[in-house]
Amino acid sequence: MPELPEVETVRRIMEPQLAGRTILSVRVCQPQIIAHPAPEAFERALCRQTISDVSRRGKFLRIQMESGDRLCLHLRMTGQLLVESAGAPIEKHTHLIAALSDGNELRYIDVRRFGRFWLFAKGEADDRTGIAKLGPEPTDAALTADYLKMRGQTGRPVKALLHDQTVVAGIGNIYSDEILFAAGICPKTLCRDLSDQDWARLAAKIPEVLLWATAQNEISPEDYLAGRGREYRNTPHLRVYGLSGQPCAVCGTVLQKLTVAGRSSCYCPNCQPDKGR
DNA sequence: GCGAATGTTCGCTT
DNA sequence: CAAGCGAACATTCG
Repeated sequence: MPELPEVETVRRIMEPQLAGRTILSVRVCQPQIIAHPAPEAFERALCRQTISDVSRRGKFLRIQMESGDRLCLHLRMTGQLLVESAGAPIEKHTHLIAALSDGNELRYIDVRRFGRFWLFAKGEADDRTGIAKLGPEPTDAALTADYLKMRGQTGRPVKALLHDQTVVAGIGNIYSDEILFAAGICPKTLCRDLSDQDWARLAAKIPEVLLWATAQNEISPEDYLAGRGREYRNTPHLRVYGLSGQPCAVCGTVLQKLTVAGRSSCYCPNCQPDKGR
């Protein structure tokens, strides 16, 4: 369930439950989720490692080891991370189990198996996750109107620009619709048709919408576990995503659905007029 | 049974 | 060569 706000929520839940713990053993039940190194080497290398902290970059999570090794993962569409008692029943689609020194287990569950794990040894260059190619974080001062305008010098729709992880890290299909609604820009508008004012609103709304969503998604470790690391996205605060056919919360116009850059989009034709020709 | 679902990558075309 | 589009990945749900 993961765009930046959701991945950040997972990070906040995981960090205090993982930091300081030592990994006793690792069992990979579904080899295809391990992208690097080979699953057997991956299992072996993680054993007896102590976790120092958990960080996020874009939609990636990074679990840093005291040794200098680092575990990177991406939840893709349906990945879920849970820490629970070693005795808890093992859910269907559990693909990785790591036993921790405090008696709990870190478990990875992923119905569609799109998620991936990478383990890098201390000093090993990461040229395979894509983290190195990520654009600035939405809250980074480098994310200015001028920067966005410069990256928008191609013929693509503005929604595709927001989806490009090398332009800005962490935005997906839900929050691109939400950001465009907040900025009053139709998703299919081509970048070349945006005014300087449009770029300025976009640059302002990107951090605003994502920070607000992250705050809305705040959840206790107990509720996170009760929702199986799945039902924590606070959907009632969404204003357009998944709401086509419903009235716009601002003006009452019926929200429309369309396909942009191969993804479904929802927008308000009145609040987000199409400026293209 | 069909279509769509929060993401990314690959291959083909323009 | 760069950009962009559709398909593919695998499963569930409405």
